[in-house]
Amino acid sequence: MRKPCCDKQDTNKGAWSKQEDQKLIDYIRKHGEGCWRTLPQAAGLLRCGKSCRLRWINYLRPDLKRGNFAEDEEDLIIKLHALLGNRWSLIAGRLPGRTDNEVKNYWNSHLRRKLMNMGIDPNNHRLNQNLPRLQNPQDSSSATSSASCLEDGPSALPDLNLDLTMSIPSSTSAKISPEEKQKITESNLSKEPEVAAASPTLLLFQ
DNA sequence: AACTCGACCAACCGCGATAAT
DNA sequence: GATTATCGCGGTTGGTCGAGT
Repeated sequence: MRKPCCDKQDTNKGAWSKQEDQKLIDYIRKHGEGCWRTLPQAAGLLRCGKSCRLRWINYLRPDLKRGNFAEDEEDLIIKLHALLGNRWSLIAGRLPGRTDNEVKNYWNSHLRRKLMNMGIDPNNHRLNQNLPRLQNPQDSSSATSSASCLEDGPSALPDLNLDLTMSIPSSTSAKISPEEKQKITESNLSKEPEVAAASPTLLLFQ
């Protein structure tokens, strides 16, 4: 059986103190990231490695962009979620200075609701027939046809020109298999303008 | 002023993937 | 090839805070 990642009885849990943060920052500045298993002891922290890694990645990293999401960031998250689903690390990898946790939280607290208010099912990005549509009330035909726009799988998605193959997220982001990479590449290559025009979220946020 | 409720977000947990042995 | 150790991801939880009553 897998051993626990750390000896739980000897580790702190919960919110990080300023001193703990400083210790972690100092240690990583000196020695760099990595080897999270041994880091806590080496840095003099009573935390498990996992906790240190999370704290650094989600909060302490100097390149993090804190604060509200810009409108273009929102749009990008929605588009990427339509393409990738809940692959938060991949999505975050396309948003400089944002973490997967931050993107995930923002999606769950803001964007899901926003889509639902627009009558779009946030799970599959299809127009929800039961909800009122707030967008393009005069264009009922595109709304109807859009309900099936994702049924053909990723290859039916419009060309988002997101260049996902050129910049696979860095060490802090998700791993992506060659098959997935291929899939994404194919979806970028398949140019289906008429299908693209029928995609609810992708249409609304163009 | 006290209470309730919902939103937000940091942190934890479980597990799959991968590397090392 | 099997086993073990570690990393990293995604789902979930729990604490805090502000608005409403």
